[in-house]
Amino acid sequence: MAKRQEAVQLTGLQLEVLQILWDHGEASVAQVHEALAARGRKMAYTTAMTLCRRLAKRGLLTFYERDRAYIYSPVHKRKSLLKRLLAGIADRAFGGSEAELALTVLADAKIDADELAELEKLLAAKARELRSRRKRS
Amino acid sequence: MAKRQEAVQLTGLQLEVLQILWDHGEASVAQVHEALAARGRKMAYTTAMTLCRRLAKRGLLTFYERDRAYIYSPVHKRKSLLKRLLAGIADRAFGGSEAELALTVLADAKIDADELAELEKLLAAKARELRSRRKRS
DNA sequence: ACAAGTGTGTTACAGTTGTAGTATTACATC
DNA sequence: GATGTAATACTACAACTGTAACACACTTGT
Repeated sequence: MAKRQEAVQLTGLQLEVLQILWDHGEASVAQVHEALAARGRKMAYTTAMTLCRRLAKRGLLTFYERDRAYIYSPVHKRKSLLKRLLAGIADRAFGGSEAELALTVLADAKIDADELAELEKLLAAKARELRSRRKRS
Repeated sequence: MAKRQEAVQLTGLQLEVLQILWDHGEASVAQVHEALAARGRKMAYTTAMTLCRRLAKRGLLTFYERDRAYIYSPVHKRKSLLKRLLAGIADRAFGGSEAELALTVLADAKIDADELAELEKLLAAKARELRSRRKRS
């Protein structure tokens, strides 16, 4: 079950562009450019354009034309793509264990109460799942 | 505290080479080459050599000579480098929240009982930390 | 001492990435 | 209709990555 989808490989900058588009739903190059600048990534407008175009070529973004400008949006859902990205790292550096990865990233991390609650909820669900799986076998 | 170290950026292949070296502690190019092959990464011996040399040039590996062969080893500890790598991803795609990253990677992940226990232990520690922090402020 | 084997140094090359200049096109406005 | 303006298309280029061939050096068996 859940055959591992093939891994994505993204550079930091590509990830940021995607993140911006997930945030906005869709965005013109101008908006992407501006959002990148807001994050401290200053670059020429044409650079932002190139980034979007290449990501589209890779199949990670789609676009349509509106008012003489291209509007880009992500092809994949945020969760699912990031999951694939992280699963790839888990495979390569954590013997395939996503839990090990999580342990590493959480160690020394500052976590607020909400996040903690979410994590606890998730673990509780995993625990239930484990118990029922054990019982059944 | 814990000033964010600057992010590392690694490709999948580079990560695999590092993983092999963390596993072995240190290894000759021949061993790296062999281990990569065992993982399904077939390539020429010289390719493995180039990979090691470049990682060394980037400061991620060191080496010394022994018996006419170079022995490489990682400069950084596994946990610490991977933490940096993941923190970089958290910054770019999870608004800096490592907990969000963990939630994403754990969703739909298969977790065994040991891992679950470890995670629970970690969360319990985080919870204690949170409570004492709250009390103090 | 020479040939085979093992390992390294050097060099190469195509693809991707980050970066951006220049040319062109379409629109609004005067 | 000329012109500024906004956006895209095209082109470029250096650095890095994945990949590897080729040549050279040292060890070892015969």
